[in-house]
Amino acid sequence: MIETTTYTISELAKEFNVTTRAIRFYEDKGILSPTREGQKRIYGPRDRILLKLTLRGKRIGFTLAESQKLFDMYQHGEDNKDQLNTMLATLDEKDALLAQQKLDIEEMEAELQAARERCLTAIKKIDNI
Amino acid sequence: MIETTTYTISELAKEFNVTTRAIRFYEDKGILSPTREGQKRIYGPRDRILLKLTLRGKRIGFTLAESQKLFDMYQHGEDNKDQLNTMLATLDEKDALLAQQKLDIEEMEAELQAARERCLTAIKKIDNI
DNA sequence: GTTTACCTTTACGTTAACGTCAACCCTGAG
DNA sequence: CTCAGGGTTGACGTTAACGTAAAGGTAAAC
Repeated sequence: MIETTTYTISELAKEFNVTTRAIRFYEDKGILSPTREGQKRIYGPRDRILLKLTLRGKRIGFTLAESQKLFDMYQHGEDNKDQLNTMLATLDEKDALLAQQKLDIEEMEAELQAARERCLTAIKKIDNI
Repeated sequence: MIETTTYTISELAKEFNVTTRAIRFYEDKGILSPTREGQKRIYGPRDRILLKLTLRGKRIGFTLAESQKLFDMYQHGEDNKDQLNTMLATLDEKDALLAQQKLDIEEMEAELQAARERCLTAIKKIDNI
């Protein structure tokens, strides 16, 4: 007998701090595919992970379509060599973007730090007058 | 006599690989403020830097409004302590986001790597058949 | 003088990712 | 029974960041 954890839509919404509307929207886009119990949506562990990955992707600038494409390739590509190669290319592309983003973040951090110091200096100056 | 480098809109567009439309749009949003020569826009070094920062910001998910706000505070806040403190708070907030993004990127990289390996294994399997 | 190559403004169109009703069903508590 | 607290399906609204004509000005090149 296989017991598997399930979640309601509002449980997932609370856990990941998104609205139920967003979750339904992701289903619409083909990212999630909950089963039904009556007409209520029931989410399994797989949906939970996909949601998590999707949100993580979003935070680093992936569009929903991009995430969905990745998931899709990951699932249905095991037997098609062209698909697999396309996926490899996509992965490399994403990797390159991430590398660029890391650079951008580091430079941005440096600038924020510089801005912070200018701020502090200016405040000190004001306090001393 | 002060000679200062200037750029036309298409020079900047080419250098940063954006459209002239985008550059004009940024002006509309108050990010850039080129001078005019006749009715043509002339951009100085300051505009060039602001554009660069804006695009970098974009790549890591800043909205134009956010970038603009930062630039604005950076320029006109030197004498207002409240402004400076607001800016410090904003900087901290942005820093926290960047930290989260770094984590996200690293986890995403790990997953891309795993996906890549699964891909390669699958391709090998196909080739061996 | 007329192409060519830029530049300009004005303004409507587009896409992504939901927000925000409205109108409805179900279910357990009181 | 009714009512609060879930859930559901439309379907229209919204914001950001430009894209995409349309319609025209200017200046050097041929």
